[in-house]
This record gives sequence, structure tokens and C-alpha cells, in this order.
Amino acid sequence: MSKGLPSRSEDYSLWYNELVKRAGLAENSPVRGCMVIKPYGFAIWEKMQQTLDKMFKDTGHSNAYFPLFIPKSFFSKEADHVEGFAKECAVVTHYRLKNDEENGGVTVDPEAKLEEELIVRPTSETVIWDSYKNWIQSYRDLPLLINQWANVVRWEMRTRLFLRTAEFLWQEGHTAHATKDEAIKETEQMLEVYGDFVENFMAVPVIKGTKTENERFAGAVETYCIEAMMQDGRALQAGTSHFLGQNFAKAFDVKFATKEGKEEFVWGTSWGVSTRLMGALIMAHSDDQGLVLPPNLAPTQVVIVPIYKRDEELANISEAAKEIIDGLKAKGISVQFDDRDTHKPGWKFAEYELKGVPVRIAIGPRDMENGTVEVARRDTKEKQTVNRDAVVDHIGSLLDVMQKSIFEKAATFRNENTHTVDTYEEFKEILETRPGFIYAHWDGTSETEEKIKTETKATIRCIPLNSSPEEGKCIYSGKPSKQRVLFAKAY
RNA sequence: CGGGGCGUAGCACAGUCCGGUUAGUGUACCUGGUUUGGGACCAGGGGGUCGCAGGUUCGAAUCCUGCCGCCCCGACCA
Repeated sequence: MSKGLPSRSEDYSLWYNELVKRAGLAENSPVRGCMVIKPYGFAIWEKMQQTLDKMFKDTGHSNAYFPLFIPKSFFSKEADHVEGFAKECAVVTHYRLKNDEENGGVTVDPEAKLEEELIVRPTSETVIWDSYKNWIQSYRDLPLLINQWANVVRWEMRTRLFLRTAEFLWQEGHTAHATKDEAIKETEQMLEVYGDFVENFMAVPVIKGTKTENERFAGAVETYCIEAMMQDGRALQAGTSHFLGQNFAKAFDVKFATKEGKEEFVWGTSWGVSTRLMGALIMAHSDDQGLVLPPNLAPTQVVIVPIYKRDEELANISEAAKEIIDGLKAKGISVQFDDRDTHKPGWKFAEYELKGVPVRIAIGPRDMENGTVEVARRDTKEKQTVNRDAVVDHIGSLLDVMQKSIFEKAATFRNENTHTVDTYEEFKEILETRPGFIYAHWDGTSETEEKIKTETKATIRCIPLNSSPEEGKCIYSGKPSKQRVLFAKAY
């Protein structure tokens, strides 16, 4: 492990790339655009999965699994949907290889061409709605509340670890309802679940809103989203929840008999978060020393490093550590005792900082004499000496304090980098000098949105849900506007 | 697909312009010893088809031609 990470101020994206690799989260794979998620990175993803999965179950959803491959014909049934995804689909055309007589190795067997080509799912609406047609007949079958954990493929031109890869992991919820109102409530509920998760577990503050027509999910009537700010001031979409109306029900002929005996199309939703959240987690909190993980998502919350010269010193320290470990485990805190003699304490300190372990306890001969330990918190790098018999309680509350403090720091940063402007000149000046979120009036047209994007690279991240109506003039066209929208450069 | 850059040890790079001992440095790795409260030190050691294929030459990491791969900037996107 070589020393020193590139600094955020010098080169933010180099800092991100190096951090992901050096902290052991992920690396590039031999397959262009695809990543290898390494054990430590996957452990964090698993914590996210466990937490979200429980939240989905608590709101009445069940997990299921649908195929990786989607018949091409399914895909074309919903016009907007196919248009949105067509340009980035991987397609399976053959089902067999054969020995290559001329060049050696293997080659695609031209005899083994599929009659109907298969799309590698970029999302599963079509294959799932095809099943729903058979699952739903009556109002008694509704609502149908399904989630799946899966991988999907979108053939991206340019990729970055976690933020944009050709294959990524995610969850996709797909629900069907008897009424429009209920489907909208579901869409909004899942947005709330995502907001709750991202703010309270990832410690990243979010803005909730709806997407403009340009940014809407292909096939949705309305797309809700949560937007987070990274430390370079750019926005990252952390989750989306779509109200699908009856679009997919009509495309796949999913009807149900109402109580009154009438036949009606069902109303749908879909919602998802992906391994992209890993990117958000990293970019929201980490510093030039490495990762900063909020305690609620850290695979290891506490690490204990012994400092010793002689073996009997280590034995004494281990005994003291054992007590602390038992106490922490009893509180449900994950703890690791690193008594490897292959690395020096200083090396370990740097290593655990790189990996973002929230709390480090050091115990040395001096502590053994005084009945104390040294407690260091990762987020602020503060160190303090704590009596050994008080350390378990101390850490119990420290983790809570850190979780809140990491969120507060991110929230303060976001607020300081959020601007409200009334002129296009101001708008451009801010984007050039101090990037961040910008609230501005917009005339509601795609043309204006498109022009601003071309001229400044900033896009409308969302139309905020909780902002109050306010009369104003569009910063670009001068036409009347009833509400400010959120602009930013986005990942 | 356009424009730029780069392929030399696990990783990061020097050497290439101007061809010439045995291809080098840092780091990582292995062995031994001394160390251990912020990435230890000393000594010894292993590891290379210099991206691939041709060509020029007495001689190629170095010059020429072709190909492949990767990265960055654009067009496209979660």
C-alpha cells in the first residue's frame, strides 16, 4: 500500500478513483465498463441491502426473481420505454460456440442463431408485467407488491466505478394497484423510504422532487427522485420512484375485475436504487485520508489496535481488549481486534483511516498502567483518553453522535453551496465559480431546459416537492413561472 | 465514432528524442536481525515474452509499418 491519496482539491475525480481502489472497494475488470466489487466494498453494499430489504418488507413487499433475459418482442410493447433504453441494450444472438479451426480458440457457431434475440435486462418492467398479466385477475389479487434484487446491464459509453458501470447491482420494486390514487401513494411512500434510508443510514441529506419530462423514466407518467450533493458541488440522483399510470398494464394487457364486476387496467409503480449509492456514500463524506463511513453502514464499527513491545504486554492488552469486545458485542456493535504482528500500529492507524472505520481504540503499556484506552473518531480525527470501565458506554453513544454529526456536516456543506438566483448572468457566474445547487425560475418548457443544458451543462435535477409556490420569471426566457426548480451539474 | 495521451516487475514510473555491457528506480513481496504511542531500519533475495506481429540493422524497450488494449476530452446516459 503506497502512501497518500491525491487530494480532493487538486483532482476530485482522481481522488475518487484512487480511493475506491485503495480502500479495497472495487476495481476495474477485464471486461470493459464492468467492475469487480471487492469484499470490503461488497460488505458495505450488503449492509445497504439488509437495511433496505427490511424497510421493503416492513412496507408489505415480497422478494421474487425474474429472468436476466428479455425476449426482444416484449421490449417493444411500450413505445416510450423501448425508445429510452434501445441505445444501451446488450443483445444475445447465439447460444453456442464451436472450435475455431482457422484461428484456434473458440468462435460463435453461426448455426446456433437464436430465433428470437434476447435482451439482457436494462430494467425488468417488461418481463415482470408479462407475468403480472397471469397473476392478476381480480381486485382480490391487488395490490401486488414485489421487489427483486438483481443485476442489470446498460451499455454505457463512459464508465466510472460505482457511479456508472455497464453492469450494476440494484433492487427494483414493481407494484400493481387497483386505483390511481393508491399507486401514487405507493410511489410517494417508496420515495419516503429511500429518503429515510439515505439520510438516516447513509447520512446524506437529500432533496425530494419530481423529474421534468426530459429526465423522466422511459414509460413513466411521473418520476420522483431524491438528489444529493457531492463534495464537489455536483448533484447525484440517489434513488427514483416511478408512477407508471396504466402504461405497462395497457402494453401487457393487465386487467382486473372490480368489485362491481367491471374490467379495468391496473395502475403500476416501479422504484429502484443501485450500487451507485456506494458512489454517493464515498463522495459525500470521505476526506484526503480515505473513506469516512457513517456508523450505521460500516461493516466494522470499532477496531482495537494493541501497542506493545513484549509478548506478555500483548497478553495483558488482549485480556483488557477481550472485555471491551464482549461489552461492545453485547450492545450489537461490530468490533475487530487487530493483533497482527506483521504490521506496526502506525501502519494500522493509516490503514483503518483509509478504510473509514468509525472508531479506533488504541491500548498500550501506558494505558494498561492508567486503566485507560485511547479512543479516536474517524470523522473529526479527535482523540481522547477514556477510562477502560467507561469505554463501552462511551462508544455506544459516540457512534450515535458520529452518525448525526456526519449528516450535519454534509447538510451544512449542502446548504452553504445552495444558491438562489433570479438572473441568467448570476446563474452562469455561480456555475463557473462555486458550483452547487441553484434554485431558479423556469418556464416549464423542454426547449428552455435544453438550451440551458447546452450552454451551461447544468440540468434541472428536480422540481422540489416541499417548496412553496412563488411567482417569478424564467431566468432564461423571462416567461412567467410559478415555482423555483433545482438546477445543478449532475453525475 | 471524432480529438489527445499512454502501454517497461503486483502497483507507480524512468530509460525511447540521439539504437550498443547483464533493462533500472520507488513501492509491494520473501529471508534474517534490530524495532513497535502515527505508514520503522539495516542486510540479503526473488520477480520482466519492455502490449502484439512484421520490418530495418552486426545489434532494437529505443527507428519504420500494421494491429490490439487502456486512460482523458467530446457526442449518449442512472
